[in-house]
Amino acid sequence: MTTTEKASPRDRLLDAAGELFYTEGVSIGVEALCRAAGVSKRSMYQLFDSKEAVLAASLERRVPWYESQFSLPDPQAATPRERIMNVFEVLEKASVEPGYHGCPYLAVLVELKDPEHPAREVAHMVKRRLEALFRAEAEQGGAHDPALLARQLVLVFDGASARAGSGVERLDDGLATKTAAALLDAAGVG
Amino acid sequence: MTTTEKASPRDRLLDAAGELFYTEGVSIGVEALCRAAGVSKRSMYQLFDSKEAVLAASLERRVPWYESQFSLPDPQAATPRERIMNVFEVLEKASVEPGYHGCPYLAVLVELKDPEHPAREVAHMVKRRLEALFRAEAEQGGAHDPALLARQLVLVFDGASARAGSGVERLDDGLATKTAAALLDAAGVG
DNA sequence: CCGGTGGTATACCGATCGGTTTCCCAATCT
DNA sequence: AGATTGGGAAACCGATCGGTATACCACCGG
Repeated sequence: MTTTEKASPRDRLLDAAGELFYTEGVSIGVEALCRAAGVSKRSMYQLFDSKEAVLAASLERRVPWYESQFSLPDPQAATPRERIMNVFEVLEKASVEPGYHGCPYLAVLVELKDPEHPAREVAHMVKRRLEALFRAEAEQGGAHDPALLARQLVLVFDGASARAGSGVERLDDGLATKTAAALLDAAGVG
Repeated sequence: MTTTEKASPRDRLLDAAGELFYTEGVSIGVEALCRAAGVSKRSMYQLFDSKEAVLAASLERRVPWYESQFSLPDPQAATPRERIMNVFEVLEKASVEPGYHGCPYLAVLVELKDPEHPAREVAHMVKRRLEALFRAEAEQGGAHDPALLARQLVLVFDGASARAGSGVERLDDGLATKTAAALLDAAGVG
């Protein structure tokens, strides 16, 4: 039974929220959100406390998929450097796809000025985890200063995603990978 | 006479717009904007066509100051590398000041999804000019690939400003300058 | 003294904001 | 069959959105 079942109101809501917040920005209204999800406002407000909570939940639900994007099919068969470079290769590939508007977690951090917004916490966590991933690989790769290298790589990642997402830069000539490679070289990661 | 005169409605409007859009985001209302500026809505709408135009004009007016920030007191006395590094040193110093929320031009590019928004054009131009500045110095400094180096430096600049501005990263240990220096080294700029 | 002119204040417009509430239908359980 | 429940449709709340229009005031050159 459960296999053929239609998506639950909760799932439809989170799907629509993920898409609308990403393409239209965080100022999308509750009315439009519910209309797109095919869910009544009544149902939305008994599933979530507020519009903020919907945004936070929609960001959180996509975290596993977002992070799985960056891992190689067979991580064991690759070097730390290759695993790091893969992140930037994936970013460059994603950035040229139609409808790409940059990393949604960075966008939320920039758009939401309110430091108490629950969605900020989710976005912040995703960024901390990406840095941790870089740091672990940097250590394993023998970087001179793994913590510094990790922060540098996130800098490049976010800069590339913000600029490509807002349409002022193109990554399809390998800008991000070349920059990451230069930093890996400088840090002594072979 | 003109020295002691009170600021014109236009200037008060642009000042308030610059501050409010920066601290509260682009979704600040016309009502609040006019209240902060001490200007009636009527005056605003006969000085500007729309709220969009006010935002664009306020961004545009700050361009000369914004760019002058990055130039050394005596540019002649410095090398191309020093002039480039100075940009990142200024960024790092600005980023630790209270009320810093990142580069306003990058924030506008991220927040405004509408590609037709007049403020986007202003922000885009500022970014193009920063890249051009980097490229000119890169050429003069003998970089192997000046155009590539310039794009890499803007990547780092925007990544640093976005992350520092949203409070997830601190630049006060020289993260941005160290990253820029590594890219300059790799490009052969002495 | 009088006619502009540039400005503020304010009411108003229809639409939308986030959020609550009421009503009612259809599926489900016993 | 009858009772319970989930959820959609829609009215409603006060507030605010971007934008317009009316009314009044203070200064200006004649």
